[in-house]
Amino acid sequence: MATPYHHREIELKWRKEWENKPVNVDDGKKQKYYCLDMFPYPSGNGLHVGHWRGYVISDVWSRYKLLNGHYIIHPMGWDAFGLPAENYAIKMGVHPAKSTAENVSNIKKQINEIAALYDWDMEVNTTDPDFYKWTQWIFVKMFKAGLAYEKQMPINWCPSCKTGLANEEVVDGKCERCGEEVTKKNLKQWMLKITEYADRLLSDLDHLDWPEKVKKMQTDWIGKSFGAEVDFKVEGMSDAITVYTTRPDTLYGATFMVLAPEHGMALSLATSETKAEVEKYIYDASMKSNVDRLQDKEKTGVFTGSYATNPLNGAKVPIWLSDYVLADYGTGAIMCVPAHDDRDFEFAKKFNIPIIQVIAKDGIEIKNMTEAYTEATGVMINSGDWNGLESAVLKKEGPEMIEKMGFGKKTTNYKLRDWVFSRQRYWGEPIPIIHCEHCGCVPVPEDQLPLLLPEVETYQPTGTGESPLADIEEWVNTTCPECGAPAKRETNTMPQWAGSSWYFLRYVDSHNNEELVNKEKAHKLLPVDMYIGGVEHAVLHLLYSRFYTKFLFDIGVVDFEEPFEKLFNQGMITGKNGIKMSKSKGNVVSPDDLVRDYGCDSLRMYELFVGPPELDSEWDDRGIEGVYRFITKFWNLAMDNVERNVPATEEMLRLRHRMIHDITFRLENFSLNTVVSGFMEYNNKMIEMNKNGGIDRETIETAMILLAPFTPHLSEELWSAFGHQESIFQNTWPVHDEKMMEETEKEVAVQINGKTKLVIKVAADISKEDAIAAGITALGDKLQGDVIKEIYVPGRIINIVAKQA
RNA sequence: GCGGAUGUGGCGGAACUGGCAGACGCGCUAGACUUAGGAUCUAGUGGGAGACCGUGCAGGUUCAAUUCCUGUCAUCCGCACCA
Repeated sequence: MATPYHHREIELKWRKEWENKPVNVDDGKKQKYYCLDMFPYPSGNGLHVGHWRGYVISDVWSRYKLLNGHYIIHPMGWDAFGLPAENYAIKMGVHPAKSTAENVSNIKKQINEIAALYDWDMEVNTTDPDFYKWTQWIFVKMFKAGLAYEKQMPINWCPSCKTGLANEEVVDGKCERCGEEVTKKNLKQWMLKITEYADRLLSDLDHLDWPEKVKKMQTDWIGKSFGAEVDFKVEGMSDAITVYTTRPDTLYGATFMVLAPEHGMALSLATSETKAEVEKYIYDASMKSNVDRLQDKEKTGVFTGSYATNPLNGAKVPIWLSDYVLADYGTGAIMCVPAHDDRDFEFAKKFNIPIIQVIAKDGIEIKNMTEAYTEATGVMINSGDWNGLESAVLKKEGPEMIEKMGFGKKTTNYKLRDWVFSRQRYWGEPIPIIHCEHCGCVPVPEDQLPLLLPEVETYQPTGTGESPLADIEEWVNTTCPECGAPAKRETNTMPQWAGSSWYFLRYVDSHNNEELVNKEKAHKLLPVDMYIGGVEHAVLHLLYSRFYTKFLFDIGVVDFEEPFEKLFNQGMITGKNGIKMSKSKGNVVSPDDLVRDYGCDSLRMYELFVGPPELDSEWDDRGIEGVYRFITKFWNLAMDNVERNVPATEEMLRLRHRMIHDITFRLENFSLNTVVSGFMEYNNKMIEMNKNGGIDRETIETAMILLAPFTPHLSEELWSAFGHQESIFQNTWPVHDEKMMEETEKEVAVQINGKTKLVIKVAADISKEDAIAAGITALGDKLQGDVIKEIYVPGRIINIVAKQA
């Protein structure tokens, strides 16, 4: 009699229906809500259940917002340039453009199985010339603004990927992409002056609704510190060495100085006796890779033979070279206070340099320091007229004092470095610059963009530091747009991050040939309200995107400074024992079979049910049975009442309003796994109630609407079975009524000394005295000794505190 | 080394501002219906015979602690000579 649940039929039917009559339309009146997924790179491996999770989370959220009356911007696109796509193409022996197109079409098919609200009219692909025209345009604008510049410098080089890397792409001295140990290579590189935005990138984090973890990672990456630059005169030389310190309070304790081996003055400080040794040290340091340099626990160094003068007390301090000082941070030179810095202490011990304590730890001077005292807490000693001052105060006010005394200045430093933007690879946006002998670097005129990536026979990386594009003479040789003389094109390409740093802006106007994005559309539809993706981009993509957006704000393209108002990082879905899903591990679970056997709705729900969305979860296929049973049971329950018209009892009303309240509350808190368990609980209760002759239609319909973001096909089908012509998504999200949730009777635990002995039912509005009396009566003989305290927590606990006689 | 997160049955996980620990689901056990069932339904399922014991471990605060405090261990993640 009752229609059984056939997920396949239903899902196909509604997929078609929604295509003909979209449920998410901009009527010009609704408030927009932009919910964005981090767009995928179209790999040949296709999607696994882990990819689904993020897309399901964002779609559930989008549909929830849709039911709350918003017009949803929920686009999808392809991050198709870059190493993964190119490596895949090389491996398969096909042109990356071809393999990319194939992969996009496959993955698109798989993504459509999620039945998300994606608006494919907005689709973008970073390798599409109509798209990368604007990626290049941004670069030209940055060049004109002085933010893109060329520099010859030793950069991070991955010998396996055969390309230069940005600092952000080096993890533990290894390539973020392939795990190969990163070496150094001296190359002429395009750089982006992200450091110019360091302060804004830091301070604007405050206002963002992002996970604290990600904010902290960006804060640490930017690494702002306050301190002073201090000039130390070198004996017998006119030049001074400037050091950077965050601890000006310890200046009296500086007993030596150390310069990075790459420091400009390193060689000139050597005396005739030390010259050979100094030269050798500098050479050795230059040969060390990042990894070697990090792993050398033991400090090394060489004395230059020269001395400098401590500007504060005139003390003569020896000048050393050591690779524990970084050339590209601060001034590349430091003053060393071994008593109050671990590294300086270690160095001083090894090379027998005096250690002078200048901060009294716990008010005392230590005879033989066995370790540095690094805290700025305590009173100054051995510090001339600073004696007796608080170290913490001096640390803060020192920079200004030094500036007034005329041998230094107050400064700020950042760990953030400029962004190495050139890649020596084929599959990327050509950098639109022409090198002219007379005019220098000239950007390709904006009206000539896009500068197309030329066809090439071999797109394998050369490994020489030159891009494969350098081989194409007819492309490289061109004329200067300024003077018309013969000139050469830049042959490096942009990193993968170039397109992904701004793609989210393009979605809302993806077919615009005149502008990156129309101003009105940008104003109306941007920025992104909710951004969902993995935490692995915490400092890469997310920092770059913020930088790009700020730049585009500065040149008037957009009217906001931050691209992503709210960020959610979903946890990873792993295989058994928390092992990351990968082809080589053979533990990849494909969604395809699960969709076929259980349906899209079941898989959507199970993706959420596996665990809290922000944590990693182990995948277990068996669990999907549970949600499938739930869906079937709800279907049967609804179908059982499709012909009935049962009046709502108080119990039903209470259930309905509690259900609305609980589901909404959990959804708002992004506790999506408990939303699912909540549905199961209420469904079980409804099934019990239904045994007494049915449930009122409105309660069941309410459940359908609440379920709609999770199981859109099921809800839509049942909604229509209940006789509704319009889509279920035409509804607005149900609102609960607090009064309807209240019960007249409550179950209360009765405890003796905090231990539950039994449970009784009392009236919800019972007085404390009556509740306690009822509790004591119920306890009877169990209660012995003198009652010394009675506690009643309304509706929850009666606790009788008794003392044994 | 520094910073952060996590730790609860056989498993995934619940528990809002301290208030009946183990919701919900998987798995398992028994039974029912079946020719059969890996379908469905019903009952049970932290440990212990028991009073009781149980949320990584050891303390503390409280009438009451998974929740708060102190210490400690383990796992995972991020940063790592940034002066």
